Amino acid sequence: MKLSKVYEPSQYESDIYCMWEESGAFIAHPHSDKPKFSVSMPPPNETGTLSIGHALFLTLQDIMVRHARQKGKDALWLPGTDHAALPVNAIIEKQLSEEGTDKHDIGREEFLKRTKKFVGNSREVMAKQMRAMGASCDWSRFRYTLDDSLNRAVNEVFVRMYQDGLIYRGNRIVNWDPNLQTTISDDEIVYREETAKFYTLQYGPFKIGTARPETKFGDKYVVMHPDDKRYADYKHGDTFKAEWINGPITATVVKDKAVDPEFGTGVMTITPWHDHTDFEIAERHNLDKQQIIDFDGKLTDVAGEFAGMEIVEARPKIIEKLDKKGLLVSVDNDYVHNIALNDRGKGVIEPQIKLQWFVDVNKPAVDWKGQKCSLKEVMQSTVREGDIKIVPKHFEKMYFHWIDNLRDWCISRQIWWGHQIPVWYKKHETYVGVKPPEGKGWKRDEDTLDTWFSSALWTWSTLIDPKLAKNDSLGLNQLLEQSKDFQAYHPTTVMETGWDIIFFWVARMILSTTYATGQVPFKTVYLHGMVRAEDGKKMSKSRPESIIDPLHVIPKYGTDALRLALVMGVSPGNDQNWGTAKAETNRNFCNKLWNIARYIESQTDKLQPDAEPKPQTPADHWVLSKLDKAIKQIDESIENFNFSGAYFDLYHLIWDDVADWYIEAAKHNPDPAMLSYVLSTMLKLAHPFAPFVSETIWQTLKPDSNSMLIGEPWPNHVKYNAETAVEFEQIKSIVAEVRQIKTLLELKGGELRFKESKIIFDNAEIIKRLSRLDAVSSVGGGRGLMLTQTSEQSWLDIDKKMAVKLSDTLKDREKQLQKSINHLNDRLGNPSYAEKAPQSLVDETRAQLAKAEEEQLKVKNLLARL
RNA sequence: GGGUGAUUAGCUCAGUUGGCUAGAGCAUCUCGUUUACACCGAGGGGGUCGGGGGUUCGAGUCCCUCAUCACCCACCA
Repeated sequence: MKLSKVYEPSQYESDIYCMWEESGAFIAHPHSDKPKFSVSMPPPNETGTLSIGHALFLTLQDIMVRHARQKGKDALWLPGTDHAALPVNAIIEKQLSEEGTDKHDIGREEFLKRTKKFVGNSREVMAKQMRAMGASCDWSRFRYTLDDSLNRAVNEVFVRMYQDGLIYRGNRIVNWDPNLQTTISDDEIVYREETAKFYTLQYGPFKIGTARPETKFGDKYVVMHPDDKRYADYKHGDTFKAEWINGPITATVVKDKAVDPEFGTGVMTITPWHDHTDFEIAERHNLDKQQIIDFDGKLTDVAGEFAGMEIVEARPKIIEKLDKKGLLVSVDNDYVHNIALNDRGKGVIEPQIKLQWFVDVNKPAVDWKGQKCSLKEVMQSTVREGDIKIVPKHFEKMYFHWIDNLRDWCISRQIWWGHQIPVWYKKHETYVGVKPPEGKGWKRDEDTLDTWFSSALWTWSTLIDPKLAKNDSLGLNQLLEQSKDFQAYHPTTVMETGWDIIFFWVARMILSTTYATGQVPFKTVYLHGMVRAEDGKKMSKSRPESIIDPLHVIPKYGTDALRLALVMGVSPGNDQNWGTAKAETNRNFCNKLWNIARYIESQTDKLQPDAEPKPQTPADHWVLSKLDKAIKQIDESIENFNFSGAYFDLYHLIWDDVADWYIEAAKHNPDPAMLSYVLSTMLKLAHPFAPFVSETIWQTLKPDSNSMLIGEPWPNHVKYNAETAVEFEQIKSIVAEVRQIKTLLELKGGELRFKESKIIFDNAEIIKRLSRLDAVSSVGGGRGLMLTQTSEQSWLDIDKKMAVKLSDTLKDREKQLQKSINHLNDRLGNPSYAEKAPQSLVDETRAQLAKAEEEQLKVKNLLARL
């Protein structure tokens, strides 16, 4: 097969992927004695299609996994998807409402059926997209967060936590979304700044401020800071009568430090049912709590004549009434405050008191390294003690800060899509178990668990053998002990994910996994940044043009170009902007590699990757030295998660060293064996980054019919003669200087003369070719323009008249050299430099000085003769 | 209010424990269609590394401080 002139990715990509997949190259082998390398793919939500952000994580993980395989490891990359309870639920409910019905009409069973159909479609699309990205994950181990075996794990953990007293049910204030009719966790809240009216109301002898008069009906406590001198006359527990919205009330004075004396009048009334801070104050002082707003967002009977009204409708009317009663003191129209919204669906959050399930993060009930710790303490310990490394490191601070402020985790959700809570009730009895209780009359808890409760188990629940999970006689520990994948691949090697879900997911995996398995979920967390639109702004659905769909990029530029663009110039944790210019650059790079292969194909029709290279010329030794260095550097960079650094080295190795120098030099007298070696090494190095083009080339030139690049080992170090390699550096600098002079003088052809130079003599043809000279010839004595940047004696045959044109350039060069010489002299003249700097550096500086002085002398002589 | 990150060429960004005259890609200018590649080659221009201090023989890199931008956390009635 012949390589076509231009690389057209779409012609090859899907065939190549099929070939890999069918060959079993992606499949992990827990029984093999190779060292293990395992990565759990963060399961994308089954809500539609993959974004460019998914393309980024697929690329980075694929690079690590392919590299690990090449390094002789048994690599498991376990793919999967997430049921994404809240977003999916929201989508289905929206569909239902568009059809003029709702979930209660159709019932739980029908609702779940419908949902399953939706996510099923979505899963197929997403798996196709992952394949299109070249993701070399083990499809035979594909998992879904609602799989039976994962459900088993969820129930086991819930039950055990309940038995350990880590899970409890209680009336607590929760974030209630009246739109979606469910609670959400603190982390799912987003805030939006809004300008609203701020009312000051007369409340007995006090003036109180509020932006929410509709919550004030039941207010019968007035709170102030205990040290506030303005209110020293009022004692904690004092009562007074006051006229209020719906008639006279009796109010009680409460002193609490939660009140900020600087804000407003320093006095406030509280609504414990609908505010976190007020709830805490009420708990501290054992105060009454009363519901003012119901779960649909309407006012309750407490509101009297306003009962049943929506908040927006009631607010102005309440103010009107207060005003008539003379209780409205003032209105500030420019009050700026934040309102809480549900991140999913953007419904306004109304805090409510509800009976919910919580995970206690402070109770010391976890055995960790021989001590009883709280979940919080274990989470802190794993990172502090280095059991888990976070890359980049600065996210550790964010992580610790989050844990410090962590409250008990509300895990129950009032939606139907998800893992139903394994709790049953009968009158006053409660049963908690993996299996339903015996006997009649039990009713299961209607709620489901927070999606993150099941995602938190992902690194290991996916490794439980699904067959074993069906066996109810086994406990969780036995399931783990007998699951071969768990034994082989847990803890996983790396968790690669976005920093935006460090709290949602990463922290919770650490929490649940340490508790349930006694192991950390992963040894290293690598956090990548977000892919943003070209203008640096977030891609968002409100600006559809800002969203980049990987499936639109791939046909135009190729998957490899997309992958390389996502890796190029990106550092851990930093966001990147997506621009098509990057895709173009990297498409060109793929084409470069392709064309190198085309040239080499013209010299040899088969690669011999295992043949020891036999370098002859300085160019051979030099290119081997470059390859050797690149093998080491790229390897190290990938292992240190420096993906852009690895690609930088690869890019310049292939484009600069091999294409621009080695191949051009080799054309003089091509050595098929050397070219074959150089190409196969480059393909191996390129493979993790650009798997498709590298494999396509390999398949064309492969040594035998079964060979696949994906199964080739990472290249070994190569032997070369360093001194011979350096000779080529001399050749390069001669060529560079000749090219420079020729361009400046607009010279065509020309002759280079040399005296007593073995290097030039041996490589005359190469120098002639690369510098596009007419001749390179040996002479007895110098004539023409002397080259200054090489120690070889050589002259470009130019008459004096032409050389004069160079005088300005030479003068500049002379000045530059003088500056450099002064600089180096200063440095060496400083006694503490010689004393304190390492010897090798001092030697290097001396050598530089000598070189600069030699060149300066030559330049001066030249100038003198012009 | 608390915290983190960023600030390097016209643009987008690398720069690993401090150590050659600070780099890349794109853009720009000059020349060039020589059979691997115009998705190309050769050469050039362009930066007092956000400002100011400090530590050091030596600072883009470490410390302090200020400024601007981005983000995270908390959230005040």
